[in-house]
Amino acid sequence: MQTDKNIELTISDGHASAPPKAAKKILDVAYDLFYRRGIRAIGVDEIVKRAGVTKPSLYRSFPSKDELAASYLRQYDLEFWERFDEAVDAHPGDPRAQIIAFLTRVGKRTQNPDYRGCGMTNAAVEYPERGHPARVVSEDNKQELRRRLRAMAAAMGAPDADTLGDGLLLLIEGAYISGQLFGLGGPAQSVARNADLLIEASLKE
Amino acid sequence: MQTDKNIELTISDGHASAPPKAAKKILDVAYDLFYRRGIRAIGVDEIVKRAGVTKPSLYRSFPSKDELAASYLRQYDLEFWERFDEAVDAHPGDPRAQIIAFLTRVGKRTQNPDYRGCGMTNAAVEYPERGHPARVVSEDNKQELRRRLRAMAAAMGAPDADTLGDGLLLLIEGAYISGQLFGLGGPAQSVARNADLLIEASLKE
DNA sequence: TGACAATGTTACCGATCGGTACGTATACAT
DNA sequence: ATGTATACGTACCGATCGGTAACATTGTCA
Repeated sequence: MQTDKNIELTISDGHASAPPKAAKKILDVAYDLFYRRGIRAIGVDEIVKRAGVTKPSLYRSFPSKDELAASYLRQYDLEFWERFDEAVDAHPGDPRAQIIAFLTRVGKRTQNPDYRGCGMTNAAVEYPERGHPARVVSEDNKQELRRRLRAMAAAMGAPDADTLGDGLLLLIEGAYISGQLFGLGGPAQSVARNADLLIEASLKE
Repeated sequence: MQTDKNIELTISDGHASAPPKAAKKILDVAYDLFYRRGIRAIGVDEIVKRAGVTKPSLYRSFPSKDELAASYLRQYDLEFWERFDEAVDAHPGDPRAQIIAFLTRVGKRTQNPDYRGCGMTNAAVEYPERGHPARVVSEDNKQELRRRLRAMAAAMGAPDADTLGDGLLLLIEGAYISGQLFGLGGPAQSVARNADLLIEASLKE
């Protein structure tokens, strides 16, 4: 229920007081393990072992494993929007090009042999219980993504912008899942192409 | 590694010898719990408790929890193709109508408040390790789905049938995930509409 | 009645789960 | 130097994990 201790590492790190060094290592390791192998599959013992710290150190920085998972997803959220906005900023005023740029990069990433999809999506699958700390972060991220996609669809001038925005979201989520289900050469590599076709059809409608 | 004991319940059940009654109850309960709450989230103790049997009974019918999970998915596979072929059979010779019929039903199911997506997809997310018994069943199912979607896209006369088939797969997977991520009114309800738009654009290409 | 197969009962295994009580080391300010 | 606060380590907790050994009970068919 506390949100005090672990926010330090987002604001500190750089200037004067540099105490929470263990917390950063823990979060880094947890990020990697949670993403690659799943949250439920990883125990706190393995995290502290790989981080070179001890268990009490983890529980001094994070109130529980569930909250550590939520912190991992908050970090994921930050980096996700960095990637997203990178594509957006590359094509100012051209939402269609922004989407395609983003999806082209997603399509490429899915062809990485150890691609593991979207950490947000995976966490929501792992934790179907409503209100779970990790799921809350995931749901918020997806709500915001939906909002932005619909806004971009509207900016494209689509007659039914909400449907197009949702269609793009479906393609994106499909790419995340297919990327980790099929190996190389999976359906996810065509996500940008399919999105372009869908946009084309939706604008002409 | 064995596939002997638990296949009985697919062939027996009805005539003379009706011994493996416990196995069926166990699989039924496991099916429900695994699907609704996830495989990793459910322990064997809870399964046997809800099934009204004891742990040794479970391990007489299934060599391990992982194999029980695989059996659950094999059952899921059967029922999945029943639903799929139902939509196919409803529109003989019209692959486009078949797809739309299937996706209309998927879109409706996703609006069920306790919809939990596709058991296959969820299992693959829960078990990223290649070769895991549950994941193997899931991957086989998805490979076959991809094959059939591409074949249907070809039958529609799409110039780039593989891309359209993959695009439909992305929309389907996206619907599975979005259906459990967003509650009512989520993007998954527009999956049939978006698929229709994508087909339209792909045929005209 | 006898034999066999399926299930149930009880008790247990080692390993791991998430989490904590408590003592120790280090740094810094007075 | 000494107090004080903070970070860390050792050792441990009860609960649950997946899985099993050994034996009693049941129902069915010959």
